[in-house]
Amino acid sequence: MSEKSNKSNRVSLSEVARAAGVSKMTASRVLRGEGGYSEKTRALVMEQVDALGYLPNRLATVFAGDKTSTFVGVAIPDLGNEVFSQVLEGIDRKLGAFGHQTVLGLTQHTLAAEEDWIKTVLSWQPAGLILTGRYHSPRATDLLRSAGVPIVEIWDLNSSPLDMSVGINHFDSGFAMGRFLAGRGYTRLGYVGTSHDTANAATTRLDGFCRAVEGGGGRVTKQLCLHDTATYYTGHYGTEQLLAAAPDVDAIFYQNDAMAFGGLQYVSARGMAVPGDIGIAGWGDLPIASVLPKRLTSCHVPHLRLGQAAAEMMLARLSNEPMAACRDIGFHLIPGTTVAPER
Amino acid sequence: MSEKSNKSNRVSLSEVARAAGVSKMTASRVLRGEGGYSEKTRALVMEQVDALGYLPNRLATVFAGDKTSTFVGVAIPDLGNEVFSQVLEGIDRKLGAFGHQTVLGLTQHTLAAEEDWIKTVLSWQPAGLILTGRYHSPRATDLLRSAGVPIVEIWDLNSSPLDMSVGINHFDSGFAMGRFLAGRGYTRLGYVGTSHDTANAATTRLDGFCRAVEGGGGRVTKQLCLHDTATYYTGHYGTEQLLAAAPDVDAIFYQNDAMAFGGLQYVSARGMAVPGDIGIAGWGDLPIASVLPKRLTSCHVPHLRLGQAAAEMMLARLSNEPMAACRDIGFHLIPGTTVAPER
DNA sequence: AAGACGAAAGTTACCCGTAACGCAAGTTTT
DNA sequence: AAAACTTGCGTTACGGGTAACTTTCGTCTT
Repeated sequence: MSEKSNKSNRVSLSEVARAAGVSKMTASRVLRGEGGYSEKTRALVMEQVDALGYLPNRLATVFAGDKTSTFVGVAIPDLGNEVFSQVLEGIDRKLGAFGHQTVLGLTQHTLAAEEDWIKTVLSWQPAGLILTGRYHSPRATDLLRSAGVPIVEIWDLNSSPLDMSVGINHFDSGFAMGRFLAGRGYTRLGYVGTSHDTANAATTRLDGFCRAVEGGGGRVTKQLCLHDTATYYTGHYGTEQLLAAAPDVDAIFYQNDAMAFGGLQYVSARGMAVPGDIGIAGWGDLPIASVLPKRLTSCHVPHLRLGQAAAEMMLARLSNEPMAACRDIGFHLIPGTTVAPER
Repeated sequence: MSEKSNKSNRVSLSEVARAAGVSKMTASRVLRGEGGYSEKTRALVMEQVDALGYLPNRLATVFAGDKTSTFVGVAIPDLGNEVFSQVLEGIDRKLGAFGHQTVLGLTQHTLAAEEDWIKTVLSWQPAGLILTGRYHSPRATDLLRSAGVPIVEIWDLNSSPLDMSVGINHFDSGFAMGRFLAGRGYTRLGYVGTSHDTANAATTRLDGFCRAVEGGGGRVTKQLCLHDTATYYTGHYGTEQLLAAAPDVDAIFYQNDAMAFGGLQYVSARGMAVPGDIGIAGWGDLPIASVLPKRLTSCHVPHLRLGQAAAEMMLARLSNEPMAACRDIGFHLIPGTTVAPER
């Protein structure tokens, strides 16, 4: 068989044009609906498009014009943490509605993985990039600067972003929680979270928390940063470790609600009353909090909206609409009932 | 400024070559390391690559050769359901480790959205596609058949797949749970899940469940399919609705563990004992189950491994390694303690 | 020293669309 | 009726790489 050596034997525009008895250019015009052809010609071309099952090759389109692709690279640390899967969902829904595609990158909280991913994704001529966090490797920063594509740094609000930024001030949110717990009379605080090689938002949050607690006369007795993902079981065994090392803590602040829930289960199983014997505070206000018997003390962050906002900023930039380079999406503290009531 | 009108003013291979004083072809050879150049030339070229910050344009490479890209399109219903975010994580990690990129598509459980997404992604010449579910629109099926790229249908095991398939038999898993609950003496069963316009795996599971229950002499008194996402709160209010409509059910089977947990919280809040007053069974064995005081009756499915397996099949096909077209990843029932003990 | 050979590098054509321009009919203007 | 447009379509060139082929040049053989 002397097939066309055409890759993956897909039908090209030339073949459609030949079959319809017109030039490639005319067929192109018809498909783009930009006018300059008769109704008769249009019908002829479209007939062949259907008959041959023609699918345009967008690679060629991007390549041809001075256009960029419709890809948007989105780098997220991991999907095990519900916080990020919600952000990703917000981003992809919004981008998808405007004809863009998400190219996913899971950076596993390492700058090296992020750098590799950036290099690869940039080679695909994306329309833009959305990155989690404000910290990038020096080489990555160079690449991003010279890439000439819109970039949104999300999650950790960056007042002097590479290009654009949307998120919250994590220091402030940690600080708010610290002051709140101090105000409720706690003085020997514990923290359970996860740690990674790189500085990240959770670390910043912890800094804010410590500052506030110390300012309020208390002390963060024990900080536990586990090398694991921030989920239920980590919170559970982290609490066990923390209480073993510092049995006198009177309240624990967790990296997120999933971990806090794991901790809640641990202390309950041990027969401790919440908030009677110990206070529990989470972060993020994740869906699970909506069905617990006690309202989990937490900090609400609109994850889905954060993702959408990031996508909106990207889209605005791509269509040259004016918009602010920085957007604080805000948070608010949820007092809840897993800490001591107001005095 | 008379800049090169080069899109996004990125450096091209020709510019590197010119700067190095060699031909484009030689520079190309150096970059691909395929030999046919001297060490001196290699050094010259690489020096310019660094100096100019050259990033290859992979679009052009794919376009040029008869190669396909390194993109793999991955369609997932939604990310709110932890089940799918785990599968996605498994896929992306494995693909990423082998130099491929995930192009995400959230289909929101509709075939129309899936079809649109397929059309778009195919136009980018992906290396392959991974789709959730065995049901696709007729037009989508045509497109997929003639696309000539590897396709893995995941989640719902399909013994006559378009190309390849990996997942579990949902009918069987529902059946196993039905028989299990019937065996524990339950006769008036309820089901709480979500529904969508299209047939899906959860529906198949429910079918299997009903069949087994009826075979065991019981009856599925009430099935509730909410138009919502399958998460905690849906399980919570779904249970309220179900118990209002059918107060005499003696056990409830949920679409997944998150919903089951929501239900568990609802019945507990209402003062009902589990399993004393009512039995609760989930599905999926999600991370949250690991920290609950009672072991949730559920069905374990290795979500992460399922994703990895899908990626492995894709990679094997792409490198022409032999492998089975169908892979049953298996499940196993977790008896747990939220249903009546064995008699 | 002529011929054979291999290594290193250059040339040409092509992938699939689109921009820019050209040109031949038909239509309107003056 | 000639000039000036308009409409509909074709031609050419191009983008950034790579396959396939060709050329150049130094080295080894005999």
